Amino acid sequence: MGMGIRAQQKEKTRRALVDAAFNQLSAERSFSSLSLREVAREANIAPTSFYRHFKDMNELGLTMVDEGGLTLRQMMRKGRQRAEAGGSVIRISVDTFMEVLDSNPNVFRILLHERSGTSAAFRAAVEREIEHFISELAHYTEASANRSPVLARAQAEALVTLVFNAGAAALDMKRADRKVLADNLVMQLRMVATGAEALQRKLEHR
Amino acid sequence: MGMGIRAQQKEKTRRALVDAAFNQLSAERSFSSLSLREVAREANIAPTSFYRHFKDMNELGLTMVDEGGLTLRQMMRKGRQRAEAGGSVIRISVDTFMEVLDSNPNVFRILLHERSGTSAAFRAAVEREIEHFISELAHYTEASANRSPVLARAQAEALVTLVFNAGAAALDMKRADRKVLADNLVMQLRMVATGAEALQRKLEHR
DNA sequence: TAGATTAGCTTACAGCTGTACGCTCAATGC
DNA sequence: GCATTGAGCGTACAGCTGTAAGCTAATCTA
Repeated sequence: MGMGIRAQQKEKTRRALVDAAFNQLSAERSFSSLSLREVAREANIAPTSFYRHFKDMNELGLTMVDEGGLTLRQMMRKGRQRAEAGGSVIRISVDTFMEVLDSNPNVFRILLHERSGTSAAFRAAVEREIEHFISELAHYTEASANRSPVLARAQAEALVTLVFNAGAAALDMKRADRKVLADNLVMQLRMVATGAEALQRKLEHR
Repeated sequence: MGMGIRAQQKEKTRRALVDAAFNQLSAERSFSSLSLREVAREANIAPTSFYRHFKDMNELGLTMVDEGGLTLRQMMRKGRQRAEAGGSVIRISVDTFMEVLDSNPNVFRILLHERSGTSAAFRAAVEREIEHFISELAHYTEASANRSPVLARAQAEALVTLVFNAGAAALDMKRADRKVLADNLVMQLRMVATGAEALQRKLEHR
């Protein structure tokens, strides 16, 4: 078994296309501003050969969103393992998040930008990825802090919203400014956690 | 006083351009995807006449962001007046916000999209508009709830983040779904407010 | 080994883009 | 009244775009 020479070469070229697209992303360049020809050029491929791998740019983009979401979840899972060894869950999660942001900025860019983007399919794909985070987090809070489902869900949404918003801001920052931002984010997350707990108590005591 | 005929005509055409651009915005169409020629066409103007009013599309876009921010602030100020007549500040603010969203969706679209957009000038302009909200809100909380400046600021940022995030989600929703979203948002905002208060007390009691 | 498959190439084309240039002619200032 | 100004227009062009068509040559299949 194992892929034949042909399939291997094809996979390699496909990767070159995906990587080329990721590499062209920057603060000044969004996915939707990339042209098929630009990506093909960067991947050292004739424009028309692009079609051997993707139906159009849209299909490439969705592939990238899926891949990006996967990367993100893998990294955060590692962070959670680190948190289990002790320490503030919030702090460690934020630190992990910032590290991911630092090492994979372009994975982030496509998620952040296409979330408010112009294609319904893209928005849905990004929302699906974010939903993973929210429901994982909600489930965790519901179990560990004995939160009501509705409250746990609202809390998780708020936390993820604040984290992603901070992530967007951090993308264009120098390391020093990021530290301030991270501290501020931790403070906001604690607000939400504390507030959710207070609301929970109020619900129970009547 | 009183513009001459010439200046009046010019202003009218300029408005036609701005309005044409706003009208072309939709869930499927972002400002950066508009071409100069498209806007000129929609405004019933020759493409080259565009330059009599704006240096380029960028300048048009910045004008739109400024105008949008102004509209937004005016509407929210009216909401605040309504809140002074009594009732939950949070609830009334959220309702006002949803009304604005309903009547000026495209003002919102450009702010939301260009916030994570590809042009630094745009991002800065949007951030400036959002900063208005944050600092107004922080000032208000600092005074009325006797919050420490740092805490008040973090709280205000969190509130605005949650509201804008909900706004983005609400844009593509039907009225019924928006209601659910609004209720959920109110809950999250209360979490933040309650949590901020708890943190404040902790600071004072030691 | 002979024939079928297919990744990648070259060439080609129509459609769109931004914008340079120069004209017209109504409003303006003197 | 006459010269100046300037908003809007038409024409033109080079550069980009997505993609259709058909070829080549390496790999796969039987």
